[in-house]
Amino acid sequence: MSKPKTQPSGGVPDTPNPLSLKELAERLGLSSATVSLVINRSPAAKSIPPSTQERIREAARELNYRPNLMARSLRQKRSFTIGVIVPEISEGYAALVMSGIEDHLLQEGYFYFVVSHRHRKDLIEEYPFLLQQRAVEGIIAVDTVWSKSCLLPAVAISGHRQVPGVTNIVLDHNLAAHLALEHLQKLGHSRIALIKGQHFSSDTESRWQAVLAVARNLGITIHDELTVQLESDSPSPEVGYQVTRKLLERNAPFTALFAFNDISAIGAIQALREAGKRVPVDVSVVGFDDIQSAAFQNPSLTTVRQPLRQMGVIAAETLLQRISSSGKAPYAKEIVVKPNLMVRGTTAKCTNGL
Amino acid sequence: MSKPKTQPSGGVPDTPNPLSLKELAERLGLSSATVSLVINRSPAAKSIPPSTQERIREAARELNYRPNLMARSLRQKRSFTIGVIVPEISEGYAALVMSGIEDHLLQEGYFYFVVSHRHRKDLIEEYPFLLQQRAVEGIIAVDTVWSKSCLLPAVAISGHRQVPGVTNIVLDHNLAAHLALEHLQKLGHSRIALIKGQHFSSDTESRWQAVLAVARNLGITIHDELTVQLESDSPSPEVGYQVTRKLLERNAPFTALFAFNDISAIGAIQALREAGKRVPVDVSVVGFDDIQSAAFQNPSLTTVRQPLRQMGVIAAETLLQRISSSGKAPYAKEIVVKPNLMVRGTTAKCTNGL
DNA sequence: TTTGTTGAGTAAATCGATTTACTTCGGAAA
DNA sequence: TTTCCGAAGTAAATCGATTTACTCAACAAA
Repeated sequence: MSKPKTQPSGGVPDTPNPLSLKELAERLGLSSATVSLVINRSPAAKSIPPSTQERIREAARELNYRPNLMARSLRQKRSFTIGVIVPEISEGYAALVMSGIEDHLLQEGYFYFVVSHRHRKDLIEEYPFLLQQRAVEGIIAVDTVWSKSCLLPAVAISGHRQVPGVTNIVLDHNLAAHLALEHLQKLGHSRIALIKGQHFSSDTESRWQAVLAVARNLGITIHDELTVQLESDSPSPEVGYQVTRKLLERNAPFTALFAFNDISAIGAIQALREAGKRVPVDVSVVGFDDIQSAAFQNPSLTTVRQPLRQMGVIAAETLLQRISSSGKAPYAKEIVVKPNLMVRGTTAKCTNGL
Repeated sequence: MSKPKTQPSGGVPDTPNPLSLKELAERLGLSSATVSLVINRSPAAKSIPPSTQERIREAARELNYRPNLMARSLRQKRSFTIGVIVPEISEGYAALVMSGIEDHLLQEGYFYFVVSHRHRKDLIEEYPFLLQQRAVEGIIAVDTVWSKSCLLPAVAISGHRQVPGVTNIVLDHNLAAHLALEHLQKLGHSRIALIKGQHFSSDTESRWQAVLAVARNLGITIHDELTVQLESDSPSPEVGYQVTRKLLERNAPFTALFAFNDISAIGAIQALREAGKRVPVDVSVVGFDDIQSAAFQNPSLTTVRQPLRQMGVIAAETLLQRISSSGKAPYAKEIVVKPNLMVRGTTAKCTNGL
């Protein structure tokens, strides 16, 4: 990139006066204790007459008094901050969840730190500690395989291990698999290829088990030679593209493909096309997640929708509840959310019956 | 969604011992002052013999001592935290920038708060204050029109106003416009439709001016009837879809379209297709940004690439430099970054010469 | 008159680390 | 024998708010 264009002298205007409680109290001719009690509407302020209370509030407004949150946190041992751990920020899944988390947290006066581990084991281990050191009051882990139990209240989105202290928010994978496979079956597909998730994704195993169970139920045969697994940890469709090419090389016929997520479905479609297969005429494709761009693919992507934003909101709600009950109340170990099938343009009737 | 599945009693295991400096010092039979000096490798610790120093460090490791960062921050008036303001946490623009920001900040031991304002004026005003109250040491604003100068060092990505105290990181819009328009011109296009950005986007005005200037230079005529402007603040391609339909209704012929961003380009392509126009055979489309899904559209999207991740990194670097010089050193008012043209599948030779 | 009670507030401890200005001791220089 | 210096540390103030346990006066009840 290019160099700075201008370099005028001088820095930022000096901050004037972060007015302290003590100074405010002095201006008022009162003790800081009194002022603190009134400003915080503490029950102990009941003996302060309304006139004085109003005088204090008026002055605080007037002089634009803002309590120093570090001092307050130090004393109260509350930070009103939580930590969010995601694999990757720049990806549809995490972004949607985070926007739900943010919505609820900020409403409640909480802020949050975000850290992304990009699937590095050491970071997954380390970040909860760093966050704890930063005095967060709780942690939300998104799509992160996480085994250590930590001392703070925690919520895992798509966590599947049972870890003490962690509330899992999970999709009903049986329903998800049922929606997708039944949809394909009704369209006449029977040779269905499958893209499994990466081993590091926390949904991979339970989704796979659900697919196997549902397929059995519906009388669909899962063929090994029609199954591939994502491997690279890149967040791009490239990964789905690669495994689909591998799949095509096997020369085993299939008329439908159920991908682990939308990103890989998008890559898969590209690979199918390059191999001369039209979507959905020759091959129907079902994605998973319903990230924002799914509806705007061409053709638009049929996919199993996870209510990602809502899962974020639920995670934040649950965590704040657990924080305010300060670990004394019992808490839910698992909250199940339901998927929807979004039927769009990448699935169609099976024409070349196999 | 459904209710909690299980509700076993009991909360989180109690935290054992957030060991304080004082306790550590007592165990060692030393004063907390000594321990603090040694642990922080303060120059004042030079008179403490190496043997004692090692003893202290050993004990700290052993007992897993972690300084309370609130206490430290309170005393030192440093939080090692910065605030990031974005319009929206979505895949696309902000997410890419954030991943660059995060990369650099965490390397340097900083954490960050994210807030998104969804273009609400009141939030844009309020958040810098809230962040300041949270003791952030600096602010990065992404694609946010921001006029108030704030007391902290600040960096604006795609900020265009000259605000005291703010370093602007901006794209070379003239080059960007040149890359796109020249590319289309060389392909033989002369009737080029344009989608302007929303009025609230900080890039809109300077990009538009650049487009006008470059068009004049290249001898391309900008037709009013071929120009539309995005309006809704939704982050979905829907917005581009809508304005493109409006554009088509005017019945003014065009063979190319240059969109304000990839998201709107994707929506535009959908609208074009519905109107029976093939991309790129009948209409060439150029997007802007090169978000992750651009390369995986069908056909893949030709677009002007902003180095978004890198802009995030630069923003973080610049901000940390400014923080460590504590506003005394002069600072860059503007840093210009260069776009690239990613030629992909949505542009082609103009066939029906107009 | 003594004892309570309430109203209106305040002093001081506390949260946990940082940091400046000492102290104390042993040995060397004068 | 002073005097001075450096080594090895320490006491105490400080950051800014919160919170508990008072104080002090005025008035009421007994």
